[in-house]
Parts: sequence; structure tokens; C-alpha cells
Amino acid sequence: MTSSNPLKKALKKEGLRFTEQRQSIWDEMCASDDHRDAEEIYLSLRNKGINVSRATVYRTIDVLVKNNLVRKLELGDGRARYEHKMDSGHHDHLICVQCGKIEEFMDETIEERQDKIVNDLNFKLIRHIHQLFVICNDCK
Amino acid sequence: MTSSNPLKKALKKEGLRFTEQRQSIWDEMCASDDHRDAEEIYLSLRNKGINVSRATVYRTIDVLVKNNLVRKLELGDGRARYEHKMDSGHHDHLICVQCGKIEEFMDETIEERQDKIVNDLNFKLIRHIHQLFVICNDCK
DNA sequence: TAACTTCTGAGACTCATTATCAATAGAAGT
DNA sequence: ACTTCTATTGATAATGAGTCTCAGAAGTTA
Repeated sequence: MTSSNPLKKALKKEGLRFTEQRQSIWDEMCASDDHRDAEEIYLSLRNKGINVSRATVYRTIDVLVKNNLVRKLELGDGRARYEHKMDSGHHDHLICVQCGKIEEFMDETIEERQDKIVNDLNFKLIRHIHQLFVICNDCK
Repeated sequence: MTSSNPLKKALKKEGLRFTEQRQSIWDEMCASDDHRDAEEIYLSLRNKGINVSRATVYRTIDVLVKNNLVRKLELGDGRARYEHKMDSGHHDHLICVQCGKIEEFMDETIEERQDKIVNDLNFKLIRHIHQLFVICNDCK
């Protein structure tokens, strides 16, 4: 019987072992739709009495990102944030420069224009970053 | 007589002093259309026999960015790149994930859609980052 | 020129992330 | 279950871009 656990699938694909720690970290990341950094995920695990090291958090996140289970957001403030990709379609982000709140947006027209720009140059699109830094409603 | 030196204007506006070092750094940044990091700018100055410290390079770049003379690019690899904004209109970037080459693009439709997204939410757009990570022609 | 204040340079420091390595624990075979 | 093999983990040292500190240097104003 094939596992429906996406973590197990990814680990198998990569030839990596399944461990308690990896499962804990994946569970923790799936448990919230926030955009948290590695330290926040690490501390949240600790608070629940689950002891994994910072190093393992970073290492596991790398595997999850590489296997498309988690998305890494670089906001330019030196701390990467992460969001799980379970049950969520593609989207980009609005970030409030005042309060740090992060919301999501998706615009089909923009996606099409991106493809066109890249195709016209005869390049191949690998991924994109599109972030709108705003002042949100609550901060105006 | 008012100076046409944009650096001098910015320094005056900020209440900062004009110094040799600041002029050298601004000149160096204008001398190339590449997207260089702070270290490259620092080393290029050194190679020309102009001795400024790393700290001063960083400090001056901050002033230039704040005054819109220079744009800071965060590519997510931990090193910020900079481009001067003399005689160049707004644009965003294509980055080759293989060779690191950076090209520019500008799409009015995308700009309009961005504005619309932000306005519909009743937010205020401060700035945006739009980067297309590609495999370029030379690397295919 | 004097008096005042900002700037600079050298190096210490920060902080997120990565590397090291001995000890631990999955996995596969018996 | 037990053994053997090897990947993984945790503690901590290391890295590296960028920032801070502070004494001496250099603009600025009178």
C-alpha cells in the first residue's frame, strides 16, 4: 500500500529516511497558515514539548522546499518565512511595511504576461517572486 | 547657484555633509550598469586606488537608496545588489538561475494590475518586487 | 582660525543560516 | 529480534553579510 503521507513520498523520492523529527516539523508547518520563520517554527515545537534542534529544523525545511511541500518567502529583512503548500493554489504576497501582515493575491493576467515576457526572450521560466509592499487598511 | 549634482542635492536634503568618500562611491555606482553587491563596489574602488572603508560603502549606499538615487535588489541569496537610477525608467528583473545574469523588463499591464489589486483592497502601494527567475538563452 | 559636529576607518559585533562530528537511530537482511 | 550499515540528529562552532562603536579626521559655521 502506498502512503498518502506527502512527507514520506518526498523522503522516499530523495532517498532519505523517515524520522520522528521530520514528521514533527512537517506537522508543525502544516498546523498553521501563517508565514513563520525557522525560529518561530522551532520555538513552537519546543513549546509543545517536542525537542528538535534548530539545525534539524533548517535541514528539514530545505528538504520540504526542494520537494515543493513548502514555499520559502524572502522578504528582504534577512529572515526567510515559510508557508506549507497543502491545499493552496499558486499565489503571491502583499506585505504591510508597517505591521508586517502578509496577505495573498493571485492575478491570472499577471501570470500570463510573465509567461509572455519570458517566452518572447526565449528564456525558460523557473519561478518568480512578486511582492507588493503596502500600507494595509489597519495601518492607514 | 544650485548644484546639479544629485548626490549633493540628496545630502543637503538629508542634512548630511558632502565628502570625498560619498562622491567616490556614488561615482563608482554610476560608472557601471551592472548589478553589483557592496563588496564588489568596495573592491572596485580599492582597485582604483580609492580607499574607502566597507562601513562607509554600506552607509553611503543606505543614503543613496533612501534618496532614490540607487535601487536595492534582494535576490534571496543573502547579498543585496545595487543599480543606480540615473537615466533609467522603472523596470523589474529577470535573473538566470544558472549563470546569474540579470536583465530588465517592464510591462505596463502588470503595473496596472498591481495598482488595481492594491486599490481594490484599499491598501496603499509603497513599492514592489517582481523577479522572474529563468534559464536564459545562453544556458539552455 | 577656533569651535563645533559630523564622518570615517578598523575592527568588534550581530544574527540568520550552515558546517562539523560524535553519538543516535532508521532500514535491510538474517 | 539481532546485527550491520549508514543516514540523521543535536550541540555547538563557523560563516558571512551587514551594523555598531568610538577615537581621530575632516567638513561647516562664525
